[in-house]
Amino acid sequence: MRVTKEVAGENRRKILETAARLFRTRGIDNVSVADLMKAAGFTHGGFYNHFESKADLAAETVRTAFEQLDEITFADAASAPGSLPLMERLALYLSPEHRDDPAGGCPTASLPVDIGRQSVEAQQAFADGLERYVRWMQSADVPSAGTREDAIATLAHMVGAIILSRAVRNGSPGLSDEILNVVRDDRAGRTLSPADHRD
Amino acid sequence: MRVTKEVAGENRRKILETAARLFRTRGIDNVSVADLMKAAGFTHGGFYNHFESKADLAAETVRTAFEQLDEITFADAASAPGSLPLMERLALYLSPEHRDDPAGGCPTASLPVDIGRQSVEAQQAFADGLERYVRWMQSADVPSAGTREDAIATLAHMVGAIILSRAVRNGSPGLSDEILNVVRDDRAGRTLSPADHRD
DNA sequence: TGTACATCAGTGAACGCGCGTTCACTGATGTAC
DNA sequence: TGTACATCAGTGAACGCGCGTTCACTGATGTAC
Repeated sequence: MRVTKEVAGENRRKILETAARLFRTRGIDNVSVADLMKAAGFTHGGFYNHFESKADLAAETVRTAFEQLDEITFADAASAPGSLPLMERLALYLSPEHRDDPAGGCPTASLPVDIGRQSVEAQQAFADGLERYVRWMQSADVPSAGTREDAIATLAHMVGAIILSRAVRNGSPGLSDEILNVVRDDRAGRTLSPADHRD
Repeated sequence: MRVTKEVAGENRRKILETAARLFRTRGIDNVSVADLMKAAGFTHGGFYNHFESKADLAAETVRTAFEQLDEITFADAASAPGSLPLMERLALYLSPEHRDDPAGGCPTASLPVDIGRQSVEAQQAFADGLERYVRWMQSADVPSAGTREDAIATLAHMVGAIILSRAVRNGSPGLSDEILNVVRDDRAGRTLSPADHRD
């Protein structure tokens, strides 16, 4: 049964947002088209009315995941720039809550390994999202905007910590927590005294 | 045709080492049993003479990958402790060569995301390997052994940098190189003045 | 505004394919005498 | 040491299954008059 253009657009959006969540949790290759469509509330056949292929979906989903990041994470800073000090952002990013909720968390930490096995288009979408994230981190640094180098170093540190803490969460819960705590403290000390490393 | 026990053992080892390389490059779920056995020089049916299942293989392969790390990376330090200063190890780890050779590189950087989707056994093997790696890094720090905190923070930083630089290698080669260089300099500055972050 | 028809989002069965795994078979190895 | 037989590593065809994708179909929507 045909559906209004407006509803069709909403459905497409719903598929993308569902994919963004499922892909971050289970990995792109471990979510089938049928899984995805069922989770979004449809039957699998209709998928190809919205997307050319699963590879095409993957590229669009990367964009969607970074847009959600814009809305969620960046919104605060946009409405009240600099309102969230680096220390607090570090604590939020490197929290057990973020570690245990990849579906709602940072795509930079959940998609990077999968993305290398996807199309060049998807890889470029990821690179674009990462570049935007770096620029946002740089401008959001308080009290004044930090350097691009600090932003990149901080992001790599947070991503490494989250990925490792997720990897050992079941195998060694203590080490998992330890990684988060150690990196939070290390990074906070590092970034609050940025002049020190130009010896 | 039956084969001597010795040869059978060598063949099993060959399968594991081939798996360790392929899994790091293409991901565990993207290497089929048939792929693996062909790459190791056998037909696929014989796989089950050596392993109970692919999941069983995955757990053993994680151990093998960390053993290879022992032999390759740790060997230098074992024969001549402290011979490789942190700065040089950072430069090696965060080099384009390491980024472009996951098959021969650090399993900590290539397997963590995959491992979360494997059996608890595989996850524990990964956690064990990571813990051993942390201890080795701590003891290998020059001039004197560093703290456990520094070892964990440094490892998370290196892993995050390699993973992100691999993820954007095709999408944005410049950013890929930039990440490696920035983190190398940031970490070198950070770890060479460890007293600074206890404000 | 009302009617007739084309469009197309969504449905669900079906496709070919590659996956992990099983199995009957082969023949050299290992073992009992 | 030599012979007879059981063992089992390796082979390759076959299995059931889930995957991405296709397709005929439905019926409400969009459009032409």
